[in-house]
This record gives sequence, structure tokens and C-alpha cells, in this order.
Amino acid sequence: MQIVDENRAKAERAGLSERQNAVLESALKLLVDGGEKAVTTAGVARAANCSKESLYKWFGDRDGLLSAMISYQAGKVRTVEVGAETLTTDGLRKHLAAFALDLLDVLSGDVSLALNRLAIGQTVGRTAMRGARGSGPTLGRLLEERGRRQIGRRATMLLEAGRKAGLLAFDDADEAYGTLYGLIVTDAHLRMLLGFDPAALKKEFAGRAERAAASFLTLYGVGAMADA
Amino acid sequence: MQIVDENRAKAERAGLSERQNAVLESALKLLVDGGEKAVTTAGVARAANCSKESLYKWFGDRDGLLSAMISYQAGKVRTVEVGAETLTTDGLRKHLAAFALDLLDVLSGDVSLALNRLAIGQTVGRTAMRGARGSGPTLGRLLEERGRRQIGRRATMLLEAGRKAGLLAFDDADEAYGTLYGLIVTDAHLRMLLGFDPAALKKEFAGRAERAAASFLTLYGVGAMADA
DNA sequence: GCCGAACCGTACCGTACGGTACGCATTCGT
DNA sequence: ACGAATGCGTACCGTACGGTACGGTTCGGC
Repeated sequence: MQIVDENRAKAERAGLSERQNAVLESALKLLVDGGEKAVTTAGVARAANCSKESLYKWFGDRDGLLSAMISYQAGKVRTVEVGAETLTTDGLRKHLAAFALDLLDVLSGDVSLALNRLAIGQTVGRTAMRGARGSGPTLGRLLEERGRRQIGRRATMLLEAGRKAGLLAFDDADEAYGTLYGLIVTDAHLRMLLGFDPAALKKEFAGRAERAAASFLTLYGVGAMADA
Repeated sequence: MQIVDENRAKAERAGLSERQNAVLESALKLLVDGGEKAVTTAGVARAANCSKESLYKWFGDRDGLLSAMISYQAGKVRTVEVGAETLTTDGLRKHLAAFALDLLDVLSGDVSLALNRLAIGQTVGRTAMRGARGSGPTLGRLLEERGRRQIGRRATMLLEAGRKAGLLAFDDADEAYGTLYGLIVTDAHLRMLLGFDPAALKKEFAGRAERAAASFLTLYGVGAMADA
């Protein structure tokens, strides 16, 4: 049975079966409009028309299911590459604004918010590294790895391209990205996590993205003095 | 209700006795190093050496207890006023940096993080306005009102003072505050909520605060030239 | 057509928790 | 000094959930 487990583990990493994906989709739906406590094993089984026994067979335990939900959803991020050659100042601004809009769209998504709430709710302040089972990393760590890191890579690429084109000036790309992130998101993410209706914020996303891009260029564009 | 109760009267501003405050303190301690699921009625009662019956008498039900924890903790915010007259550019920068440092300190506090996790975990995506009991607003809304709004007022005051002194230029104070907030916090808050060790981030708080203040002045300072 | 594997539906178990009830100690007002 | 109120400790109840076991059913391989 170890062989079976190994095969399954590999399958989970490379992508689960259609049936399992459907189950995860159901679980995500439950999570989105019921919160974490709505994701009960019985509830998921009922919603997905599968048996609890299968759930435990596929995901080990409830934590495994939750982790699988995060990994599964994270597998949907698209990585848009940017043609690095023809970069003008205005083109860079547009790329920045587009990135900002995408970022805001991702963060304001129902599923994203629900998963972030889940991972945050799971987090414990004090040294939570209790590896009771093979749950591996914390859900929060998992979410950060698969979510933020991924989209951050795209931003870093864009910033590097801008620097190579002589349009941006910064020493630490991560720091610059942090600034960009802050200009774009401000506290919108936290407020949405706390229950603020995303629809109310979405209306100003476009303007916010434009302003963030412009501000970022003011701070890091060539001709501006970055450090004091 | 004579002279002896003078001290208690101050504590009872929020309608809570000393005993109840002690209970809330115990509950907060439990929350901080055990997460939400550690805050059980029996656990709080045991930790605070009181009976469950008293808990229910004082707070109604578990939700009432959680709300009381948030309100109680929020009652500790101090509002530092800024002398609006003698404002130079450098003085403003220092005030901004001080505010940034305070904000980061607050957000990285154990209790603050635990309460934010609690409120976020309690939040449900879909129209969460189901008031089961007299709990009134959502915990998230409560936290936002009492926490962010409060410290935001202080920042807004500072910004208005800067504008009145002719050192800052902006149309919308809230928008400017949002930018300031983003520059200061970036994604540090979210990462800490997800479990990232605050101690690791605290080391760079000072530098981050300085940079945020400088960047803000670059964006909103008159003439837009930060350094001199 | 048969066999085994996978799987569904359901019943079941142990536990943990929210909430209530009761008995007894302590305190406070009169 | 005495009765009432407050509150502690504990036992108790109902429920809900995580996890397991079992019988019946479908499906693919031989």
C-alpha cells in the first residue's frame, strides 16, 4: 500500500483525477459561501456525491483536503509574460497598470478571499509547527508560496525589464515590488478579508491601478530620486 | 457605589467590571497562543477561574464573548495629537515616520494579529449580516471601526496639518492616507496574518518607516522634491 | 460471464464543545 | 446576625463533527 500512497502523492502533485478535481471544486464552492466551518467532510461528500470514505482515501484527512483545495486553486494562476523589448515609458506604465488590475482582480476573487480566510483562520500565533500528521507546511505558508510568490514573480520580471530598458532605477527588486504592491493594494485586501463587499471596491479598481502605476513611476522612474 | 468604586467606574466605561476585564484578558491570552479554537467557554472559565455560568451571564454567548474581547482590546488605543503649528518639512517627515512605526508596531502586535485572525476567520463571504443574537455588527466590521478607523483618524489629522502648513498637496485626504498606508504596510500585515514570524519583520520596521515617509513626501510633498 | 477494485450511501462511534442546571461558598446590605 | 445575591465548580445534555466500518453497486480486465 505504500506504492499506492506514493502513486497518489505523485498524482496529487502532478494533478488529480477528474473526479477529485470535481470534489475539490465542490469543496471550494462550499468554502466560498459558507466559510471554513461549512467545509465538513460529510458536507463535501454530500455536495460532491461521493462517500466520506473516498474523501479520506484520497486526501488522508480534513487537513489534507484543505491543502488540496489550496494547491488545486493555485494551479489556475496564469503567468503572462511581457515582451521585454519594446518598452517605452508609457508602455511600462500600461504594463504596470495592467498588472495592478490583474492583482486586484485576483485578490478580490471570491475563491481567493475564502482561501485566504481559511489559511489565516488556521494560523496560530505561537510557533505553529506542530506536524501532527504529514500535513507538511502550514496552509498559510502554502498559500503564500503558491499564490503571492507566483504573481510576485511576474511583477519582478516586469520591473527587471523596466530596469534593463533604462526606465526604472532601483537597487532591490523585492523592495521595489513591495512598494508597488502597497501602492496597488493598500488596505483593500484586508478590508475585503474582514467582510467589506468586494463589489463596492471593484468599481474603483481601474482608477486605483492607474494611480498606483503613476505613483510607482514617480518613485522609481528614471529622473526621480529614489533614495534620500 | 461610593468612593471605593471610583476606580471601577473608569473601567466600567464600557460597562465591564474589573472581574470581567480580567476574564477578557485571560481569553485574549488564550486566543493569542492557541488560535480561535482554543477559546472555548470551558477553557476561558478555567483560565480565568470563573464559572461558565458567569460567562454566559456576562457575555450572553460565545459570540458576545468574542465581541467583548475585540471591544475591550480596542479600548486601549492611544490617540497622540500633533502640534499643528511648528511644522517644517523635516518635522513632517519625522511625524510621518513616527506614525509609520507606530502603525507597524500595532499591526505586528500579538493581540492585534490574533484578533484580526479571529475576525477574518469569523467572516463569511456571502452577505454575512446574519445577526444570530444581539451581536450587532460583524466582528470584522467591529474591528475595522474600532481599530483601523481610529488610527486612520490620527493619520488624517497629520495629513491635514501638513496641508494647512503648505507642505502637502492632495485633494482627497482618504486617498492620500490610503497611499501612505500602502507604502508603510505593503504586504507585511497579510504575511504576518498568514503566520510569518513578526520578529523577522520587526527588524526592518525602522527602515521601512523612514522609506515610507520619504516616498510619501515625494508623492505628495509640495514641489515633489523630497531630499534637500 | 466472472472477479476484483473502486466507490457510493449510510450507519456508527468517540469526542469535544456550546449551553444549562444545581449545590455550595463567600460577600454584602440591612 | 441573617437573608439575598453573586459567583465558583461541576455535572449534565444535546448536538455536530471527524473518522471508520460495512453492505451494496458499478465498472474494467480477463
